[in-house]
Amino acid sequence: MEEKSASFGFEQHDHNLCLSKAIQAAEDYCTKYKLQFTPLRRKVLELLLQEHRALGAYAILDLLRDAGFSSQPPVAYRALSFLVEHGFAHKIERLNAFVACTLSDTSHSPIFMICRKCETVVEAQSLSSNLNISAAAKAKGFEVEQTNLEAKGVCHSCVETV
Amino acid sequence: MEEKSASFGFEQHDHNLCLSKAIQAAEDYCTKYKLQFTPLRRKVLELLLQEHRALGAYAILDLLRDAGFSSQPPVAYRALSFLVEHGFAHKIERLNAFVACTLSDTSHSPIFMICRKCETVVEAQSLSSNLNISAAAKAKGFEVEQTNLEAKGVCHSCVETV
DNA sequence: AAAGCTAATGTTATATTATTGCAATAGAGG
DNA sequence: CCTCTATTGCAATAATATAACATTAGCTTT
Repeated sequence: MEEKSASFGFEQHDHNLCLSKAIQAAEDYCTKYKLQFTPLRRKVLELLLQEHRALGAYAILDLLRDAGFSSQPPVAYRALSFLVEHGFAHKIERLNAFVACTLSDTSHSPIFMICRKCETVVEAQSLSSNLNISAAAKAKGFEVEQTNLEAKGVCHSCVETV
Repeated sequence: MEEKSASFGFEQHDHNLCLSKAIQAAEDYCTKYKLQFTPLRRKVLELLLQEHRALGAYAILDLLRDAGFSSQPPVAYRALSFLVEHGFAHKIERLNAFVACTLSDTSHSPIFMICRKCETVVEAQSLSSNLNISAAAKAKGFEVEQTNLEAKGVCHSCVETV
């Protein structure tokens, strides 16, 4: 049952466990806030959790078809927008694609590290950086509501393989 | 000739001057590095400079048509990619749109503040934030090559108008 | 100037990403 | 069980972006 092969956070981890925990957390959150964690929404989140890469809406659509769901674009986009809205997933703007959220606490300002070789996306919590941003913004009278930092680069594994 | 009405950096400024300076700087840069600052490329940069908002490729295309250029998508995309590649403009990923660069030094890691009401985009230089990011990334073995921070919020003027 | 080269632009077609509007259905709450 | 609302299914289309190839403009070499 145990499987410690997948790379995450550029480190080894038990991916099955990470998936089931995330699903459980989403389920609990939805119960608490009376949101409908429908089969479709669950399935889309599972698909995202199976990867630590960003999946495009149409890639998800293909996987949904295989799973017996309708494969019209709005099906994927609606599920994704639910997941993003409630913090279970994020959109990676520069890839026009989506990743499951890997940090439990909501309302964070994530940093995404996107490997341009293997397309792995790792999410990190922003540190003091946001304070600087807010300060710089405040100086110009701008009220920051949400920030999104996408860093392109090369991950651990891909650096080695040149 | 002088006109100090437009808002920039959420402050008043002489927009004509800011436009002509930026064009001159681009011209100088292209001369220096033997790049062709063609009429089309100049026109697209001018169009971007006339706004402090992000313009989509198809909006630019419409304006190009008015100016007598071809209005097929590749025309705009190619000019834009030239401008982005050489640091004269940036792509705002969350808007799928483009803004003229307003900071003279190249190879910076920009922060964009995007007003969700008036769609004004203001560019700021990143402060120490990037250092934090690089540190966090390094800890995970990730080599950051490029970062892009887009902050959504409400600008000075729009805060007042509720 | 002619021939040959390279970079830029023009043109056609098409790929990719995303939304609108409306019909059918399932789930929550009385 | 019935009603109401949220969700899903479906068809059409909008918006964003690129590929492939032809043409033109500007240089370079002869």
